[in-house]
Order: sequence, then C-alpha cells, then structure tokens
Amino acid sequence: MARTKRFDEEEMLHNAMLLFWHKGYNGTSPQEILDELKLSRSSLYDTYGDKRSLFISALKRYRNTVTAEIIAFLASSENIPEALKTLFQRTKAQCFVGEDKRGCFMVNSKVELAPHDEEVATIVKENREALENAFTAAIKRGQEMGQISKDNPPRSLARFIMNNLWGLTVHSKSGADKKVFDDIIRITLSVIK
Amino acid sequence: MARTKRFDEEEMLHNAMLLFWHKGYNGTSPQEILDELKLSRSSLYDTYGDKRSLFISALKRYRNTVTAEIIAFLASSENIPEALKTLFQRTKAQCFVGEDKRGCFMVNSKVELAPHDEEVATIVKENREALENAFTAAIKRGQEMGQISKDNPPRSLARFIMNNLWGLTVHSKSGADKKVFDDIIRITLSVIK
DNA sequence: ATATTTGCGGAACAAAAGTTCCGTTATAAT
DNA sequence: ATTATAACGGAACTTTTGTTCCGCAAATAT
Repeated sequence: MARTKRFDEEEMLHNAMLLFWHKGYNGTSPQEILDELKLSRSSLYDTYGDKRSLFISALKRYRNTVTAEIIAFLASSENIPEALKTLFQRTKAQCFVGEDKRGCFMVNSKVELAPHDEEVATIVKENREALENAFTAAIKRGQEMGQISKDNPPRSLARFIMNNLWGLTVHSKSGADKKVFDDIIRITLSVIK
Repeated sequence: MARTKRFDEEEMLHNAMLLFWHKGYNGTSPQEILDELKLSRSSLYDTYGDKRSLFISALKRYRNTVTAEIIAFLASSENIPEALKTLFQRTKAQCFVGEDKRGCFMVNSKVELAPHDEEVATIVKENREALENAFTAAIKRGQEMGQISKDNPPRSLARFIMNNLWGLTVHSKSGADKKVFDDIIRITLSVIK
C-alpha cells in the first residue's frame, strides 16, 4: 500500500539518545540531529514528532534499556557485594569512555530539565524509585544471606549506594582522575559489610 | 568626566548568577536576563560582554563567594565531624528552598557545559581541587585531634565526603524527599568516626 | 500494471536568539 | 558653565531555531 521507511526507527532513536546524552536538550539543535542521524527533516518530524517528543522518547528508551538492565542484573545476582562492586566498576569505566565525560543520561537530564519540565521530572522520579526498590531488594537478600551486615535498613543502604553512584557521574565532569574514583568506591563498599 | 552606572555591578552579576543557576546556560536567553535584571541591552553588553562572558563571570563569582565560604568554614572549624554534619544539613536545607530544586550552580554547570567548554572545565576542575584540599586539611586535623579514625587517608575521606555532597544535589533533582537525604547523611557521617 | 498510500528532499517561514550600533542623556572634572 | 566621556534606550540586523508544507518518489496490495 505504501512506501517503507528507509531507516530503522529504534536505531535512529538510539542515536538521538546518544546525541542528547552528549550535548543536552537545549544544547542540541534540530539541524544537528538531522546531520547526525542522516535523516531528512520530514522523516524526523513525521516519525518522532517535535524535538521535545523525541527527547522524551529517548529518555524513556534509556529507562527501558540501561536502567532496566541494572535492575535485572541486581535481581539475578547471588553475591550482592560483588554485584555492587561490579556496578561501581562499570560506572567508573563508562566515565572514561573516549574522553567523553558524558556521565549518565538520566542524571544529565534531571539536572538540566527536571526543575522546569513536569514530564521529565516524572520520568526521572519513577526511574529513581524503581532503582531504589531494586537496590533495596538486592541488599535485603544480601543481608538475609549473611553477605551484608544488618546495621542499616536495606532501603537506607540502597539510597546511600545510589548517592555515591550518582556522585561518581558528577565527579567525571569535574576532571577527577581514576584514583579519585577508586577512593570513593573503596570507602563506599566498606560500608556494605 | 562621565555618567555613572545606575545599577550596582556586583548586585546585577549576583542576580545573573541566580538566573543561570535556575535555568542553566542554554536555558537562559539574553531577553530573560534583561527582563530579570531590569537592565538595558547596551548596559548588559557594555558591562559584562556577551552572554558567555557573563556566565563565566557568574561562575567565578560563585567560586569566590559560595565555595570560598565553605573553605573558610572548614579551615576555622575546631570540631570537624560537627562541621561536616553542618555542611550536609545546609546542603539538604538548600535543596528544599522554595520548591526550586536548583541544586548547586557548580554541579549544574559542569553537567551542562564542562564536556564541551574548556574554560568552564578549568574553573570546575580548580573548584573541585580547592574543595578537596580544604576537606583533606580539615579531616587531617580531625584525625590528629582524635575526632576521626585514621582507618582511611584524609584525602580519600575528603573525596568520599564530596561525592556524597554532590550526590545530594543530584538527588534533589530526582524528587527525593527529606527522608532520603537523612538516610544518606546518617550513613555517610557514620564513616567519619 | 495500477492505484494508493506513505516516505522523502528540500523550500519556506515565523519566531527567537544573540549582538551591534546610534542618537540621546547624564554626570564628573575642569 | 562647558566639555569630555561614558551610560542608556531602543532600533536594527544577522543567524539560528524549530516547524510546516508541498511536490515527487517508491513500495505494497490488489
């Protein structure tokens, strides 16, 4: 009946996500999106709506892939302290990918937009709550398995862990070197004992 | 010899700082600056140069006032654990000023601009290093006075403390309530013993 | 093979962003 | 009081941003 799209919708959304991740919402113009995705103007607007809709879609994609993967990883881990260590190491490694200092897309977006954009604020809040619940459940299991001390309630520890993970993404924007990351990770994990 | 300015240069710079703090660099237009500061276009450009120069000046002002005040506070404190607790409580309190969720201007700026703006990256890096040195010196004194355990080197603890302070400013953008802050502060300070 | 429908290239456009310029006004020093 | 200099108000202008629209192209279903 009609012509088919000559690009992969999901792949383009992924590329748009990477672009917003790098340069922020207000720092990315439609022209840059077109150049980067190699898409025609009409294809962009027909497929994704306006710039803000595209951004919201990208943010949701991040939640459904990156965040979801972390939650799944926690849920499937048997050794919780080891799993947490892995997450910290991965965060550290990602902060040094290609001199990009891109940090975390969710953190970047909430810093730039959450105070003034209701929809972004909602996504960001739900993302935080979902992560907190996943960390809480994992830490609770860790405590029940005797891997983690019961000195602190699991939810408190979950919040503390997340605070340090997010702190690292800010540190990556501050020109901190790997030793700074190592110090922070070592002390943070020492609390989970 | 010539006419005098009808506004206070420092006061206007302060107001500009608050505006950038709220809405970010790319989120603030020259028109908004004029409206907010009640300044004529020519006065703005004659006095502060272009928008980017104004932003840089605002960032430096933050460093010379807010950051400098924290450094002075640490240097003048006798009870270090108490001083750290005060800083955390102040950070928490500021995160809930007027439903603003404005966070920390230095953190906001580095997340938005540091990866793509060399000059911002430099200011942000120097700010981080100055703060780290101030925390390190204070914690070292705290250890020497027997207020803080010597389990960890002072610089490592300094980095850990800063990571959690910055984490809180990110948490404030995530719709977290005060209980979240209290959990994080309690566990963080429990490491400083 | 044809009709139909959607995709695509790019022109076009309104609005805003960001800056400059100029004529007038005020004031400080002489 | 006069003069020199800087401040101010606002017009004006270029560029970019964000979006729409239109005509042609292509592919699918019949």
